[in-house]
Amino acid sequence: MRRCFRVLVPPEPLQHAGRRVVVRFSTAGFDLPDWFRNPKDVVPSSSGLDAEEDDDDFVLPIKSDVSDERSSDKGSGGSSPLTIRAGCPVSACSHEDAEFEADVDEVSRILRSRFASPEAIVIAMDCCPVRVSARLVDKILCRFGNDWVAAFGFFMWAGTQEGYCHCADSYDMMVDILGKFKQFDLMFGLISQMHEVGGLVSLTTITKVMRRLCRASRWSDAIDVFHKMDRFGVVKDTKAMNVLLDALCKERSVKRARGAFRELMGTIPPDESSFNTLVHGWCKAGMLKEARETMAEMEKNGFSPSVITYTSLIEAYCMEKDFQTVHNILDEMHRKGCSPNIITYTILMHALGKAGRTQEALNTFAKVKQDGCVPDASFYNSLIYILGRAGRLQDAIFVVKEMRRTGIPPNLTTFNTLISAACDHSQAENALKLLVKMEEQSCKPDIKTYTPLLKLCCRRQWVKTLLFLICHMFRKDITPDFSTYTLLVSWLCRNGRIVQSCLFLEEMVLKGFAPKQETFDLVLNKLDNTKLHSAKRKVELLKMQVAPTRSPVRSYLGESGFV
DNA sequence: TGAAGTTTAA
Repeated sequence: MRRCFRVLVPPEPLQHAGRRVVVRFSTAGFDLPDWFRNPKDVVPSSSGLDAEEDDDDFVLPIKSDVSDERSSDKGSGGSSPLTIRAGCPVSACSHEDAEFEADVDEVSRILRSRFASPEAIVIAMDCCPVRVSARLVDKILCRFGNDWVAAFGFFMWAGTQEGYCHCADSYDMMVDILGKFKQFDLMFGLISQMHEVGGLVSLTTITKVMRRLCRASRWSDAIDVFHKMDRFGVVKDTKAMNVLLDALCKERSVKRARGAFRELMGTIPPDESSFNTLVHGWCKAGMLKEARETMAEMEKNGFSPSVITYTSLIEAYCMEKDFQTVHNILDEMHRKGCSPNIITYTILMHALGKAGRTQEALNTFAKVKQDGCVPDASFYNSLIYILGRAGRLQDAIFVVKEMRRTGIPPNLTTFNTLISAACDHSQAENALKLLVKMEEQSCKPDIKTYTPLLKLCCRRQWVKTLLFLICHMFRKDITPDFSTYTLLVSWLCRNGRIVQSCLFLEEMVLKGFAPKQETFDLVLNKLDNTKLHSAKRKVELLKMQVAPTRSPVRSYLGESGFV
């Protein structure tokens, strides 16, 4: 592990064989290097550890002239070749924008170095000559949202800068990042601060807190926060109660949601959403008897089940592949004058497709038209997914054209679905072309765009392409999240790239993620068969470092006024 | 990022 953590640091300037490389990662388009088009020619596919040494360094190849070049796409589904344009127009940038981008880069450069604590960052940031603004804070928090130490260190430093005060939105973002990493003591401290500086705590803040606590399986703490939120000037009304119920239901605790609901409904009047939230919770948990009971209770309280209620029920039967009951419910809906909508049909079509009943799924399309429903982007995306899964990529492309024809432009999910389908069918080049096409159409990628590509690179052992993609992601403010790291570590490990696997594992821990024990064990088992003794010791140390510790939230609740 | 639906993970 001599070259730790190089992988996520885009080298600037990019050097290759003594020449400055012209390839740049821009926000509006990028050059596709030669080896990117045909990675297997560049990266040896041998799985021996010796071969890894060559790939350990991230060096971009010399820029090749790919502009206007048309490529032949062997084995593709036949989509038309794409023209790749070099560079992007920069004339639109104002002087102020350029200054802002420079400030973002400067802060990012500092934050990318490893720091042991947020306090160390505050010290390192001292005299950093950037102009702090809400826009800058927003951008940095977004970019470092998966690195709470960096984000919080910067946030604390920014808060001390003259002429600047954090706004409620920035506080809320920071609260959410701390909650995501289970830094609940710091999170509650921040909330106290928000309250003291001028009543900045809102239902938005409390929502983030309750959702993060529930996600960390601290359901009763979330309920506690709800009970005490009025101390921060946030009203405990129906809307707030519904957020609590939803957070509990979505995070595997529908029974606690029912308990909280029964306790609260005496003082807070429930509405239709309250009941629908619970019905959905039961349905997702596969507890159909309880779902029906809640529906009955709903009617007793004067609310008739709506299309939302029935759709939840239909989804539950779809999960059980009980399509006969689904059709009975659809009939019942029609009888009661509660027509299914496009969401209902999307659920049904998707379930049929996933169950391998492709033709029946496609027949749903006819039913939709017959019913006078108007397909929307999600419906089309689901259709594209089903076709992609069935290997009918040409048909999927046809659906995209159909979307455009009906005035619905393909969105992020459309592209993600297409990229994923292309990767699944080993059409790497088509997948990469789609990535370029997205940028051309100003469709901002997200982590899900890259996941199938990263997975394909791991499977094929295209380490350089993998690292290129990770740098590309970074420039777009997308950093690997917990699951992406887990994927990278395990896939690289399984595919004979143990050194890179260890690098990502270490990087993951340093970013504050706690890898699962299975992930450690997978890597350690693999290391047993190698001579990488120091790497093994390091991984064992990391494993001990993240051994589960659970600190009591209640004391934090007390300190921050939540008691 | 959520009162119902669409993308990844063995």
